[in-house]
Amino acid sequence: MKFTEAKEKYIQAWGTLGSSWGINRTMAQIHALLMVATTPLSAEDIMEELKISRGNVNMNLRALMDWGLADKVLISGERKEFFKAEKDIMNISVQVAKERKKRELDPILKLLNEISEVEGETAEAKEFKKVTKDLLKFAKQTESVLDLYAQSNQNWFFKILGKLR
Amino acid sequence: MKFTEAKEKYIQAWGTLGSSWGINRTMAQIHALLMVATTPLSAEDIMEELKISRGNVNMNLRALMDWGLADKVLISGERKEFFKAEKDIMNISVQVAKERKKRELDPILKLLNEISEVEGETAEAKEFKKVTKDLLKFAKQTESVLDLYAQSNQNWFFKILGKLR
DNA sequence: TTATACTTTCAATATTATTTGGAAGTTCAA
DNA sequence: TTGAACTTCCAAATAATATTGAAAGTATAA
Repeated sequence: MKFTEAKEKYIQAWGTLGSSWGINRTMAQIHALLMVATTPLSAEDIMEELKISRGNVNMNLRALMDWGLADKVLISGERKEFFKAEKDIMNISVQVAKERKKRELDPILKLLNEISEVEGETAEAKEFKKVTKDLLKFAKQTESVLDLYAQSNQNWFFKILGKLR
Repeated sequence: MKFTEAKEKYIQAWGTLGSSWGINRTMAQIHALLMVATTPLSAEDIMEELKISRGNVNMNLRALMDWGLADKVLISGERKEFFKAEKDIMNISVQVAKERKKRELDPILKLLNEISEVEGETAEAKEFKKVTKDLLKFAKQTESVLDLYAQSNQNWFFKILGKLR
């Protein structure tokens, strides 16, 4: 396969994957682009390569920085800002896990804590309590796993799982 | 908190969570509803409870069955079809993991295999190969973990991780 | 301080995803 | 075979989300 074709496909694929992972398509594409770049890119570079507007690039770069997946780089002698991506896939996955925990798991835990103590002793209310308590337990376990994962800075996680097989 | 209020909040929350997990909002809400129901529900029941159209209920019930998260139940003497949800959260998470692996990870693995063998020896092409090979390695590790998880029918996974802490 | 080179914001617009509701299809008891 | 009681399909409508582009903002060199 030709390089340009491969690169194109890779960026498309990463965009699609991103959108099913809570990261919007363009954001994921910009990240993909920065991942394979040999040097930091400017907003201009990204606009050209992905054929998107300046505003869009700016918004998504900020989102990437927010998620801890990209950084500004200042190049001396250049007025422009440049950007580079975190390239270590383990770090990326830890960052994404952290963000998603904060955005999704934490609010759910809070809610489940509240509602699993619902009033009432009808069959319906009892079933409700049972289900929400199960969910709460699972959510807490998930939280522990994610905390563990976030703390590890090696590929510790996979190494151990590998040995268990 | 009152039961009806708690139930409402729970269904809303599950819907929101679902949509960031590749499950559309209504599909997740129907699942949430079935989870806390004491008996199987008909399409009609779901329409009323969630205030959505028949077509929508039908489509999403089929999707839930497709994902292995709900089942038809035939009640003797009743013409209508009834539905119940898988209620065991471990089984649910395994099912979701399986489906997402199939829909997302498998295509990515296929693509990465192809493109990490891209032609060319320029700095750019080399960086590209390096990045895509890293991604491929990570994707394969993820696949192993998911396979392991899917095979286990106990909460095996969490037990072991618990001990490692 | 001013002109310039850049970045950021945001209302308007375009795109994508979801939902509706009616029409067509299916099943079954009589 | 009919028709009642359902289920399924799908084109059109609606809602949610992402993108654009122009205007406003900011920093820098001279």
